[in-house]
Amino acid sequence: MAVDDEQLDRAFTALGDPVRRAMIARLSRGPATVNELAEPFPITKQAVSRHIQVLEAAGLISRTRDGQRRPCHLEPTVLEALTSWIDEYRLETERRFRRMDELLRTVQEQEK
Amino acid sequence: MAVDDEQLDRAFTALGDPVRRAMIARLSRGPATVNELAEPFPITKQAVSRHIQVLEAAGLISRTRDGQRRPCHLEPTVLEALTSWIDEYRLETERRFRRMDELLRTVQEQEK
DNA sequence: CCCTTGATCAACCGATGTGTTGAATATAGG
DNA sequence: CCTATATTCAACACATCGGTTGATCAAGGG
Repeated sequence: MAVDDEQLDRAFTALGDPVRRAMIARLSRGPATVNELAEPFPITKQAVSRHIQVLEAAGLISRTRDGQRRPCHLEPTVLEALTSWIDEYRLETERRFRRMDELLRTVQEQEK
Repeated sequence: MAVDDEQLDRAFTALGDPVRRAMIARLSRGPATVNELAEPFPITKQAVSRHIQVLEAAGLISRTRDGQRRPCHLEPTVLEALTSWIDEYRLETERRFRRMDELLRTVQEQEK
């Protein structure tokens, strides 16, 4: 579960592309081959193949073998690491906002 | 709260850089100016200024004015949209995994 | 054993990203 | 008013990204 800084780099940038995000969405419903993943997009299979390599290098998907096919499987672990990273700072910020509100209300109380 | 596809592009790629992630971490503890944000990094203020512009364009931070300073504030809204996006597909995948386990166990049961 | 299919590799191209330096702008403050 | 400080703009260099085409590799099926 140890996701280092470079892993976060790769995972976040991997998700910063609409084609790759659509692939993630597709794979959440089940495994798919390169050809299946390529179908919705007006780009070459080679380009799709490289998007897949990016997702794999980011640890977001894994691949198995089925004859001449190489099905892709979504790996939820790194996705969870991303939400953990985000939530740490989002929640800290929201806590800070609440403390500010609290303080503001206290000051207003004393001004009366 | 409507975060479109291009907004997701900008936000995810913005987080795909270690400098910008460190800035987010810093800003979760409170507002900071360009100079304060630049301090930990061995790069020029101009480079920092542009990282900040990237974060702002992604909707991850906002900026106010305090004299000649332009303090940055972390905006949790888009962060939350990112976790929502991720969790949708992560949870779907985990549900699917559980159904698979269930099915596998049923088959094994019948083989006895 | 060929030939088709699935997938990848290699080389190339244009666009974008990230850094630099140097100049410019704006506000603070004596 | 003049100068220092905070920030940004402009132009440039270099690397990476995302796409292409053409060749190659690997597995299956007649």
